[in-house]
Amino acid sequence: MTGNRTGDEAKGGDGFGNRSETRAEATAARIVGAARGLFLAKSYAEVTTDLIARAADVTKGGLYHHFPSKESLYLSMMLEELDRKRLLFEKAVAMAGDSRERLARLTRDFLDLPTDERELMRLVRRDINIFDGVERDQLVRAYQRALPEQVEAILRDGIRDGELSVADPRLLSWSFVALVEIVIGDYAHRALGDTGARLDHVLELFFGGAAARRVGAAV
Amino acid sequence: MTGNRTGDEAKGGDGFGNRSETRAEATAARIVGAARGLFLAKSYAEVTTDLIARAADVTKGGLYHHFPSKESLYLSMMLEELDRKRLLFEKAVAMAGDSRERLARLTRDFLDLPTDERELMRLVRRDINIFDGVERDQLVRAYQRALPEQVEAILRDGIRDGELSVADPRLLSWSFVALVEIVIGDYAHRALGDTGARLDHVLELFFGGAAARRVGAAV
DNA sequence: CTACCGACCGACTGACCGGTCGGTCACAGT
DNA sequence: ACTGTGACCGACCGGTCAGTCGGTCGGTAG
Repeated sequence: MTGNRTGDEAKGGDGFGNRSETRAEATAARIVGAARGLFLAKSYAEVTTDLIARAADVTKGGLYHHFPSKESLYLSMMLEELDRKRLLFEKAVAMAGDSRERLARLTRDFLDLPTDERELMRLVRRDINIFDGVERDQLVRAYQRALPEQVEAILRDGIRDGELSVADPRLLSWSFVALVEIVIGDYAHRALGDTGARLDHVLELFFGGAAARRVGAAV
Repeated sequence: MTGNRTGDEAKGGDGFGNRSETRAEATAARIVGAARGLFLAKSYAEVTTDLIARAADVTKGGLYHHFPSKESLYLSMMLEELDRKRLLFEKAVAMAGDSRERLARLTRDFLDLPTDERELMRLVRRDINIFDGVERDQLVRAYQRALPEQVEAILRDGIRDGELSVADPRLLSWSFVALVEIVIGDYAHRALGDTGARLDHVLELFFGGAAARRVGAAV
């Protein structure tokens, strides 16, 4: 009743021959968008295919016309999202400057992200357990390519150039990402303040540690 | 058929009057134990009450005789476990020594834990989203009392005594716990080696940071 | 105008799962 | 021996949900 989609954006103005699939693509994109919002708000199990379909103004039949399963819909949504993030963070890696400056740029890019995009990266960790085998690997690798491997590339340069002490760069990158995750969230916002302060906190802690600087005499 | 529990451990030898509930308690404990193992191996949704009952050699009716719901069973299991951990970590807090020594003791206690007990503490983070309201608060507070608040107490002393730079102790404690969690898991085991090496890595990173120590001239 | 095709519909199915409930049985007190 | 009690049984229920399938409709080619 409410959901008629006759005409509307179908076809439109550009009359290309090889670009005629716009209608189905638009629906698929609408479904992915609805799924994105719902998976952010509720757990995977709580988000039903009916719910997604209704939010996308399609029926369940329509949804299953575009996606073979709920899992593959989730995967499509997440892989797409993670690949966009990879592209974003690669800019910081490609930047000129020492490792601390590049890491600051990457972290700032991350902290400046809209809340929902940041939260989506946490969804991977939340939902990773519901996938098996190939699909799980896909998800893990897409996440690692998006964030930890970008951090790792910068840290590797830092170690090579003597800016960082010699250590396993992968472990360091995971550690750094973990520290950044601490600093998002309400409590850190109240305790530290705006993005700049949180960025400084993370960098200071990661590079300099938590020990008090010795001002006067040595031990 | 297979599950007859006639006689067996019922009553046993101790013929006390006020200590006669052993039978039901033993069954409840068996159920909690079975639930513990299953929740470790599978996600909350995947673990059915049937499965738990069968693993505990009871029927679903028996299970519901002891626990009013699946959630409350999970909660019983987890709160019990977390309280045991709090008791363990409180020993390190009560210990004499500077903050680094006490933190090392706490971390070593954590790393030396059997795998399943360590993983149970990660379950809290995994499953926290499936609870609401009071039960969620119970779970969160039990976890925080078990680990982060113990770390925070040590860090607070360290700041007071000038061993640590002035910062928000709660954020620092979360950061420390996050760093420790990096160091459990297969990759860290391969990259770093035994418990001692992993302990050193965490402490060194947390107290001293990742930056290379300046050996020669200052900046 | 007609035949066709793919997008989409929505009622339905089969399986599963948390929780219930009437019943059974071993045992303790008498 | 008799009876009450509570631990435990297991078939069953109500509800949910992923996935299916026969069908409709609008546009497009011929």
